[in-house]
Amino acid sequence: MNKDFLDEELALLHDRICPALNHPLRMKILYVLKEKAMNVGELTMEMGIPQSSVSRHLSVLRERGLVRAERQGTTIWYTLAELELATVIDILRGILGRQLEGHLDQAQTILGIMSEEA
Amino acid sequence: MNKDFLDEELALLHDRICPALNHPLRMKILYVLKEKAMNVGELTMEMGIPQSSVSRHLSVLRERGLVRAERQGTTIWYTLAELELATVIDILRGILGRQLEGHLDQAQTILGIMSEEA
DNA sequence: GCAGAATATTCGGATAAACGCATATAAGGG
DNA sequence: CCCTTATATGCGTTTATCCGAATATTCTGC
Repeated sequence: MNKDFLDEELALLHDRICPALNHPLRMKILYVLKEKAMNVGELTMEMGIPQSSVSRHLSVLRERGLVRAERQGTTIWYTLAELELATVIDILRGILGRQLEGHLDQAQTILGIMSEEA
Repeated sequence: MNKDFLDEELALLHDRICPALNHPLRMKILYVLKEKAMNVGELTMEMGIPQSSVSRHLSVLRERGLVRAERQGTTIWYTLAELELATVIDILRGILGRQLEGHLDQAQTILGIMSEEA
């Protein structure tokens, strides 16, 4: 594989895909949309942050084609356009989980978080 | 699943795992280490950036347990500690690839981005 | 214990995100 | 038309991240 191609693909990845994973609230939006379509009001409830923030995070995802927006009258329904993003988050959670099991010193701090999964 | 637990897990994910994916050079390091262990000098060659930058990116990954550092005399060999990170990058590349094929309207915008390099 | 090689860290400055508030746009119903 | 509901955006500020150059640390062989 050509070295410059890889560099460019990674740059593109960094611009267009990675921002989705690069903020806890955006990850949460993706994760929540995995279950069902939601409108901005519902998401705002779910997330517990100002509506303008939700809207801005949605725009980050929407501009990159990672969620889909469909207008129905005055409300707009959002769906997860790239289902694999949820898979990615699951993999990352798995890595985190294994790390927390492994290093017992750190695990102790964080045990509360893990126990909900069992 | 408790809502606060998810929030906290995502915060942890954002602090401890996501930074690995949040920089093209770090993604490249992970991707290159997937193939074989390398020392800092080799990585510096491979990446074409100053050694101090490579070292700082490595520290980001090392502090989070995502790469493993093993000293052998004066040189330090790095290996990929979480193989699934390479899987994640592959998935993200897949998403990107499909986006570039699929949406022709957006593709047009992006083609410019791609061609300026060609 | 000194010289040299390999790697890590400190530092100041530049760039980019994120935030919240206020406001703008868009659609529907009277 | 005007009012209300739903969603998006402009703006100024704060906060975080990156960078390269220089310097510090760690190890080896002599």
